[in-house]
Amino acid sequence: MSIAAERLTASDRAYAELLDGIQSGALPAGFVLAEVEQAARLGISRTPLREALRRLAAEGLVVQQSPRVTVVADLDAADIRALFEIRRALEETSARLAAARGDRSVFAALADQFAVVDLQDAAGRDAYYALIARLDAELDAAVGNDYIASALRTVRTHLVRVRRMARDKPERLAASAAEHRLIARALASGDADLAAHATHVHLHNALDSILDSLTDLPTDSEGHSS
Amino acid sequence: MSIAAERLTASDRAYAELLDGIQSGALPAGFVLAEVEQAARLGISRTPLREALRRLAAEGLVVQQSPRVTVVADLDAADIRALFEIRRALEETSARLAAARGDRSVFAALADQFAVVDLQDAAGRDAYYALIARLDAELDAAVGNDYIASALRTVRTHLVRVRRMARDKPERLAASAAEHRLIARALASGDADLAAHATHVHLHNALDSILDSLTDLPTDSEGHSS
DNA sequence: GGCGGGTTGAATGCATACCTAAAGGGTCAT
DNA sequence: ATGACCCTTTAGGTATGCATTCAACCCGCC
Repeated sequence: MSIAAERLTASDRAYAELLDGIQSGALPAGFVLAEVEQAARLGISRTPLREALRRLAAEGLVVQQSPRVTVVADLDAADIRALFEIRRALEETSARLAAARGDRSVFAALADQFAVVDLQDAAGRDAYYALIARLDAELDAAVGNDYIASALRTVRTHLVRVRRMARDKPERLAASAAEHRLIARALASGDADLAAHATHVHLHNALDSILDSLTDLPTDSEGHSS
Repeated sequence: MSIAAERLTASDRAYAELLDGIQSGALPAGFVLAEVEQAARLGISRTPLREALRRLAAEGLVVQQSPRVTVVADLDAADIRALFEIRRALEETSARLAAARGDRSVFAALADQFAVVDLQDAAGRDAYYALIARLDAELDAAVGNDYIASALRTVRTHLVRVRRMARDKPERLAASAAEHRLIARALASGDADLAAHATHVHLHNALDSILDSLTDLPTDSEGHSS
């Protein structure tokens, strides 16, 4: 997938590898990340691995449970609610700013694409997720605020884990597409209030759906099944 | 000053030292931070210094100007506007959440203290800044959202530089105290809307004053005075 | 005299060795 | 038998040395 493999540093590769492990669930919450062990597993020395661990810790994906042990951060319903609180704050602000500053034609084109998404097969859903990523990227570009973009980048990193924990239901996906279309159209018309409120509604519904699907399938990590 | 000096790691000391240098202006924007040079200056080796530089880079206080040279990040009027955009987003949200969740008596007590601040001498101003820090801390505690607290912590780190670039005028300080008092009182009464709007007004006025004082004394960094 | 290639220098990325401290187990004494 | 103390082991923090890469400068050639 990575077109520009280029010459990544060992630290970058370790970060990407660990991040993927955490996001995919291969490294579950509470998993102990020991330096020598992970360095050996990834075929690098402790120095670049430490850098990767520090980056992950700065983003909150791993936590120092004690001065000597680093573990993959937990992510419970309270965390998800907290993530959506900051997400609401940042994305509503972004929507307002982008509506005022953005190139309207870009968002008009995106709105058209949201109108015709096909969610029947897996390929169509992947394309839909890619379209959302494009909307996010265009939003960041229109806002032109690196501080907001950086904070949102961290939030989105965490949200990948959330999305994996709570599989979207088909009817939710269709509604989500309609909500995204409305957001894009609001941005295309420069309607800051509508963009912000549509974002608020979308995030409310998304959180609702996620918390709902979490109560369906409890925690999935019932370790001691006696 | 640091009461609990404890046993800080060399990396932590390097981070604190460099952060203080950047915030105080001893390390001005554009200053090149070479690893061997700074490691020698701080009396540590390159490894912990690298960690400190990475932390500063993650927060945006230093930037990798090229693959081989790290410099202290610039901070112009556009950056300040951007900082206040994310600050508005996060603090208005915090105000709303704290108004709904916080311990009202705590903020009532803070409001009383904002009513009696003495801004005549330097000691009183220092006490005033400490009071603001206490309000921020109580706000974070009332919100109880580590993601927001972490994002705000980064923003506040940058704002220390801003505050130093733009000295507050006496009349602005008095108005600022009144605005803080209103915010605290809104939190004490659980009025989320008022808390959010008062925060908005306060940040608008603060930004206005800062940008004003910046145009007064141009850049202060006129390096080539021929 | 100017331009190009090669060489050298320096700075970062990485690996490894060392040091310190903490935790766990084992043994001895009560 | 139980508890306390010591020793060993292990893991993270730090220092240092080596490899790599980029850039600047110098020398030689046109």
